Amino acid sequence: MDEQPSMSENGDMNHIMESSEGKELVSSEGISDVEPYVGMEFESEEAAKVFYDAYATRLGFIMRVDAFRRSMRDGKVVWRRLVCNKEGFRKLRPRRSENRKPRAITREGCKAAIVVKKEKTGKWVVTRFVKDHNHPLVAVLGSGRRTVILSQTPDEKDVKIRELTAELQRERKRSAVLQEQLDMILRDMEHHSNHLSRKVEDVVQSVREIESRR
DNA sequence: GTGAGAGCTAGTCCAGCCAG
DNA sequence: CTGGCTGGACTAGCTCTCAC
Repeated sequence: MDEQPSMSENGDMNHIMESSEGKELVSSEGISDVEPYVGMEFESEEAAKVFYDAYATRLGFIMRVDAFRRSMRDGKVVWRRLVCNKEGFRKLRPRRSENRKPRAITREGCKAAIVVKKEKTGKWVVTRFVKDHNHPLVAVLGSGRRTVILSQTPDEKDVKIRELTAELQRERKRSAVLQEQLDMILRDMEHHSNHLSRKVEDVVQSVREIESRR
């Protein structure tokens, strides 16, 4: 908990900016390669949500927006807790109908969460980060509350994982072929560009010769 | 001492799921 | 398609801590 990631290790500093105080400031764009840490700054509450959501997706859990707190002065949100969807335990509620199937239990008492608060400067700063989950992390498919994985048996999960792995390999091959074609096009363009340059130079040279003869 | 924020929790509301 | 049901989002109240 509270450990600071080594930014140079993951090599992705593209989305980390310098704030006015010289601290790292995270934009709302793709920053999923960075791990949160206490003191991390965001442009907005939304940026923090986007960041943690991307981080959650990358690690294989689902983000749930938990409690928030408003300022007593202006009523604006100044504090927000973002948690793992398995955070805590579901509160017991009386079942209103016996012939309805209860929904899948999602809460497992996980502690993973991030707490961000709005500073006087207007920046949102991480004040608490609980990294550890008490459950295995799995790749999340789809979006929103329901996932494909949650409703599947272990066998179905294996089949799905194999299918997705095969699809990933197919897409990688396709990507490699497209990359090769793109490289060829770029080489052709460069070749053509050089050819045009030579032609232009020839024309210029010819014009100069004609002018010098006059 | 007082005001404001942090942290936790119980209660309420509402969007969306799903059985009929 | 509809209405009941549910999980998640949100609100509010409480205690504790800390700065002024």
